[in-house]
This record gives sequence, C-alpha cells and structure tokens, in this order.
Amino acid sequence: MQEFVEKGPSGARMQSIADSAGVNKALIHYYYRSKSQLYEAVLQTVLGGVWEAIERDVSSLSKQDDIRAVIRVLVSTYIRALRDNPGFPRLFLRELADGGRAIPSLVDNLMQRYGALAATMLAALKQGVREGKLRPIDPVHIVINVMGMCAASFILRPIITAVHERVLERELRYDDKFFAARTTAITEMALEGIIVAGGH
Amino acid sequence: MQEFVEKGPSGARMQSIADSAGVNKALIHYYYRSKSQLYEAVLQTVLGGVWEAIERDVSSLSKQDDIRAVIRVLVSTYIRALRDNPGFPRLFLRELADGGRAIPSLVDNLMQRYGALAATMLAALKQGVREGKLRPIDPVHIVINVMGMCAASFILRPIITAVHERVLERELRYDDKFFAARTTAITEMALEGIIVAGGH
DNA sequence: GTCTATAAGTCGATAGAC
DNA sequence: GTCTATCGACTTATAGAC
Repeated sequence: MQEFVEKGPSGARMQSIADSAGVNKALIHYYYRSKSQLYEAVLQTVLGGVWEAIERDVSSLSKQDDIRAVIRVLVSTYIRALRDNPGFPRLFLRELADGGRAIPSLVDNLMQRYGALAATMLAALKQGVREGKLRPIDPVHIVINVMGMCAASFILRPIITAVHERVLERELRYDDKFFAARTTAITEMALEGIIVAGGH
Repeated sequence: MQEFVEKGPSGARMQSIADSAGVNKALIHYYYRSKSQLYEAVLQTVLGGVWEAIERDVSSLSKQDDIRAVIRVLVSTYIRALRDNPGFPRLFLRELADGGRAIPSLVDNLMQRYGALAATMLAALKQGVREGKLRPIDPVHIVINVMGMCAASFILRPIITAVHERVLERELRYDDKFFAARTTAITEMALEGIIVAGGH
C-alpha cells in the first residue's frame, strides 16, 4: 500500500514492494498474478476501510433528522473516515487524476444504500426553501461545497502547512485538535450558508 | 501536456508524445534532453497560465477593500483561472499525490507578492471579530474552506457528474453557467459563514 | 536540425530447483 | 509455498547518417 500511495500504480515497483515485505518478486506474483491485480487488492482494502467507517456513522441517520443533524453527521463522518485511513486521500487523488474510471461503480454502490435517504433529504431541502427557512441554494452546490471543504483538509495538506508556516510563522500539527477544529469550521460554514438567519 | 495530464510523469510515453507532435523521439530529446525536463517545461507552462490569470484579477484588490469584496474576487478569480487552464487540475492533483514537493517554492513566490496584502486581510479579520461583525472563526479554516470549495468544482468532477446523473437523472454540463453558479454558491456560503447576520 | 537504428537499462513476469 | 535466475518486452536516450 505504501508503495502505491507514494508512487502510484505506474510508478510503483514490484521489487520495492517485495523488499519492504521481506519476500521476493516471484512470491508476490504467485499470490497476486500481476501488478495491476495487486493494486486492485490494495485499492479494495483501503476503500473497504473508508467504506466501513462511513457505514458505521451514517447508519445512525434517519429520515426524521433535520438538516442540521445531517450536515453535522456527514462532516464529522467524512473527516474521521479520511483521518483514520491515511493512505486513502493520495490513492484516491491519483484515481481522480487518472480519469476517475472507478467512480461510477462506487457511486452506484453508494446510491443503492443511501439513495432513499438522499431523496428524502432533497425533498426536505426543497420544502425548507419553500417555507423560507433555507436559502434557495441548489443542493448540488451544497454537496460539492461540503465535500470540497472536507476533502481540502487532506488533499491540500502541503499547501496548508506551507502557508501556515509562512503566514503564522509556526508549524501546523495534523492532530486530533486540528481535525476537531476543521469539523467545527466546516459544519458552521455549511449551516450558515444553508439556513436563513433566525430560522432555527 | 495532454499526455502528462492523462498519464502522469511516470505513465507518459515519449513515443506517444512524439506521435502526437508529429515528430520522432530523438527530436524531443534534442530539445528537452530528458523526459523529466520535458515534464518540468510542461508544468512551468501550465503553472504560468494559472499564475497569470490570478495576477491579472487579484492585482485589482487593495487594502481598502472589505472582506466581502476580497472573498468575491478571490473565488471568481480562482474558478476562472482553473476553468481557463483545463490541464492544471489533474496535473496539480498528481503533484499533490506525489508528495507536493513543488509546493513550498510556489507558496514562497505567492507570499512574496501577496504577503503584505494577506497580513492586512488577517488584521482586518481579527478587527472584525473584536467588533462582533465577524464570527470568531480561525482564518486558516476560512482559507482551507474557500480553496476546498473552489478546487472541488474541478477535482471532484467525476464524482459530481456521477451523483448528478443518478440523483437528478440528467446530465451535468460543465459550461459557463455551471461555473457562474459555483462562484455564487461558494461566495455566499463563505460570506454567510464569516459575517455575523445583520452585520452588513 | 531532423531522421533511423540501436544501445543500455529497467521492470514485470515466469521457469524450474528445492 | 518459496526461492534463484533469467527471459522478454518495453522505454528512455543516444550515436551517427543526412
């Protein structure tokens, strides 16, 4: 996993993987047949970890929850899932850069499980807008914005740390405190952007 | 550029580049010496395009502008710069996935030009919080959130289109209208998240 | 400057001994 | 199942003719 995370599918070397694992190349081929199949196995393992983390948290949501509860759970779930699977962001980043061919089936999988929940949320959003409690913002943009803010915490890490060091002249530690602050900051910005002031 | 965008530095093939260019490999080596130097040249060209687009817009900002104007300009600038340089997102994504070694020097360059402006903005934010006009949110999170929302428009494209198709059952067009809507949605969410309601 | 041909090296994969 | 040794395909890079 480490080799694929750092070098990518085409940059990774079977010899390097074998060395790290303390075996030789032939043994890896004996078990995985080819490099691409080994990569698939790595991808499935990491994806499974993230998936499990999301499942555990999101399953606590129900159709009765209001938009506040939903956003709160989604943000904290996403941040925690990425934090607990450190290989995932870079692996997924490369998949996106490679064209994102793995995405459609992933989304299908997600929709199968949470499609009904998503439809309910969508209806609730529209209802909220009609009643003047929510801002008339296209739900598509809510999704993109929330995912973007969450993903940025990990994807933009090199930029964030570099800027932080130069502007504030101290190191930024990627610890639990930072992630808790990110979760709060994202949740608040999302909620303030969605809910009309005073419409609690 | 196209080859490096699609396959990455290690996946790109000199033969494929030569074929697309209508010349042979030897000629490319004659001009660029090696594949990595060709890649550097590509990176510099694309980066230069983005840089120029940002310079042009951001230079219109002055220290007198309030937070609303600043956010508005930054968001529209960033969205436009990425839209007008379609190769950049995937190229930059790979750089981030590869560890982001090019980032620090980039940030240094940015700070040299806009460090003073950034410091002024930072002071204005703190002042706004003291006066109760702005929410007490750490400026670091404002930056991460805004960059994340902007970048998401491009980076998460495969996810966005897949979700859009399945939930709304129609295609999402990546046209000027979409980018205009993204700019508005990001600006509004950012401003509502920063500015205390009624504190216009 | 631009080409053909090939050198030099790398890497995934496998044959075959144990 | 696990190893050593090696094959064979592919790729960057260059030598050398024009």
